[in-house]
Amino acid sequence: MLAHHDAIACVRLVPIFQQLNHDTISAVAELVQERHVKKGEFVFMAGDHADSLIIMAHGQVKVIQSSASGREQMIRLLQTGDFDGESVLFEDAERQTSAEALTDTQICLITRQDFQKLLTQSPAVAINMLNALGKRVSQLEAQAAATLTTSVGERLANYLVETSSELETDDFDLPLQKKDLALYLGTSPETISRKLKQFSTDGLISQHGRNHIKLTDVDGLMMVEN
Amino acid sequence: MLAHHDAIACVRLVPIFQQLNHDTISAVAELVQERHVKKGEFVFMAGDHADSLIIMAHGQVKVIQSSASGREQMIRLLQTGDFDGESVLFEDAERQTSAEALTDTQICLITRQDFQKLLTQSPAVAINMLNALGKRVSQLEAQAAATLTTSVGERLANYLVETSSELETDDFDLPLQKKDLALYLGTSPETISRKLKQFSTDGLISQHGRNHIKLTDVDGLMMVEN
DNA sequence: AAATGAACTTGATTTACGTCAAGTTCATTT
DNA sequence: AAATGAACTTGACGTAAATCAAGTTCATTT
Repeated sequence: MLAHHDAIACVRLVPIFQQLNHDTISAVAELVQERHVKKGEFVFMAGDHADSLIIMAHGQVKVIQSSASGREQMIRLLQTGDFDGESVLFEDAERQTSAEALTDTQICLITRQDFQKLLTQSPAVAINMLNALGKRVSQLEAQAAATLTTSVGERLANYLVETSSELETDDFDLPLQKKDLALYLGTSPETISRKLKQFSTDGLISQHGRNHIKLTDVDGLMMVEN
Repeated sequence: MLAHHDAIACVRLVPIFQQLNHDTISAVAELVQERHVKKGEFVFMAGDHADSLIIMAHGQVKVIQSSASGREQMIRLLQTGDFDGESVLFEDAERQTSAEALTDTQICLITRQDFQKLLTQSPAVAINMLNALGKRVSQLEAQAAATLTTSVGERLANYLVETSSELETDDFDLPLQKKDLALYLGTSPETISRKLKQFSTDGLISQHGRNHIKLTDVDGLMMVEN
């Protein structure tokens, strides 16, 4: 168990708990469980009973879905402030996805029961959550439209730019395999390899090795059209 | 202006106002504006000031986005119970999209101010809204994954099956142009034409003319793989 | 330090689907 | 009812990117 002030510090990191008064933050801190997950460990696995909302306090987590045919698909990369398990709010079900920590990670856990209680007690939290979900919907809609209308090169460039902008540190070092990146962007590892090589040739990125991409010209990447 | 009991009837149709007590429903009905929109008319247009959440009480509405290059893209087909404008919750902006009624349509309107007030007063509404948004997120995530991994034929078949299941009436008669369908599914009208012809040959649909597709073998459509 | 295998690169080949083009059908207007 | 034009169909062709295949690099294990 945590010291209370540690829990408060964790809660403060989370966007949906921002701009609350002190009493509410204390109340939230009472309900939140903090957990550390080391690089390579799983935050949760498919089949687990899904009874908690998970909020990223720090780190990077890869959410993957294993299809019936045994193939893995990366669904999402969780960064600080993101949350996962909104379906927990309305469904008592098993997790469909697994989540693996790519870096040492700190998360906040809150159970469905506690979260629902919190929502009824604190309208401010509900509104923050609605805002967050609304933004996620907008983002997904934009992404869906982009997926349908743009080339692999554009999508990759966009992804790199977006992900780097969400990152806390300056030196962009994406701990993802090309395989994951490929499946996330709806392409193949071979194509990722070729496109990154091309970006490298064009001077947009300085290097890309195993789990490592270093950006040099973000503005240039933003203009990639093929 | 509406008679109060008409407003209540309208409110009852809307999923996010379900399972509320009578007092709350009355309160909601006070805030809601009802509007009828005839086939072919616009519910809203890009550039309008976006200050209301729109909830579909009855009918079908096509949401389109006109890109800078002048091309139109269908973003979404709104059916009964769907709502649009969740971004209204957190942004005071102009509408980016236009919405055209494909059938005679009945909608509920509620302003941002009123809705935010409602949220703070009635946690039940907030939770319903969170559920609805959570479901929409899940749906969009599933759609994004499908878009990336499936062929046009599969996507089209899936879309027909899903849309028909959401429809109230039995006889499926989709009032969409092939152009819209094409842009929504990320393909071209020509390809839609060819795929529908193939479905027709395979006995999965009985006919498809201008704004008209009639399904015969939904189970068969669900199995389409190419 | 050698060995093993996963991750990655690079090239050759194939294919689904977009684009262009030339009709045809159908609804609306006059 | 004739005329106009948008929606649609069908065929021919081109291309981005998937797939297949054969190496090469690198990290982990022994």
